[in-house]
Amino acid sequence: MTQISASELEVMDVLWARPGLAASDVHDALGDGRDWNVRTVKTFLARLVEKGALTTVEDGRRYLYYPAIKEDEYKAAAATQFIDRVFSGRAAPLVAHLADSRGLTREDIAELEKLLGELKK
Amino acid sequence: MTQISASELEVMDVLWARPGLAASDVHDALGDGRDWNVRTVKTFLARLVEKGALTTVEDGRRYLYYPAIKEDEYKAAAATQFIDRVFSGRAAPLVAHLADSRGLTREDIAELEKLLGELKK
DNA sequence: ATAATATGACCACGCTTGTAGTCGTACACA
DNA sequence: TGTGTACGACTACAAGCGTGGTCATATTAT
Repeated sequence: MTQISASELEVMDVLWARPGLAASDVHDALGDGRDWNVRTVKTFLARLVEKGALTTVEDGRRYLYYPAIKEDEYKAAAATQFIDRVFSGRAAPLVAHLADSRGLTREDIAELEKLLGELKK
Repeated sequence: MTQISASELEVMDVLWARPGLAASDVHDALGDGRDWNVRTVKTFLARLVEKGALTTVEDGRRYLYYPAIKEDEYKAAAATQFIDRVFSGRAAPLVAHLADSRGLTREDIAELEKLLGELKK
């Protein structure tokens, strides 16, 4: 599982939300703030295909791109990996840091409590 | 704030735990599993100094290395950045993923509950 | 005193990433 | 029917990263 870079991940996010877009559609969908050249986006798409994160389906003389890996699975793995790297595998300190530095919202806290309730059962 | 790579972070972890080591001490301290060549470790140290993450103090004909950034602050920032990149800034889904994929330990859960209790006050 | 060793300074090299450019061709409009 | 435009294929190129080599010199061990 080769690494997906931050930029590539933005592209994946677009395609997880709307699978089956063509390159120019992905470019458009990124739009706001992200003003990459279309060719830059195509480079990311090509690299993601190489990496096995996307597959293509021909549609006339262009390709439609589909995620080849599941968003949930990828993100869960990324989270685990991050926590291993930065927090020696312990999740609690991470949450503590978040609480400290960025302030979890009241909603976050409520959501986490619900989660913990379920986990305890 | 230039980026600190995963390998460099391992070096920082050693020096956060025991500031003021020389290059060869850092090499020794990494020991287990990490069998980088001493020169590799030195490259990381030099790059970390360049990046402003470490400072040096001369000690005879060698350097002692000290963290120039605080562990807590760095890790809090890294956590925030990670969550922004991968989870669109929402912390709760991250914890949900962890729960799912890796299973928080009973202790983690207890610790998180205590944390949430404090946050709610 | 001489040889092995440790240390910092500088260099190397291939891979990844960000950021596109060029080329050949197919389609679309005038 | 020619001309611009959209698309994929291939190419480029500098910075960052993982990994370590070379060189000059200083220290230590014999």
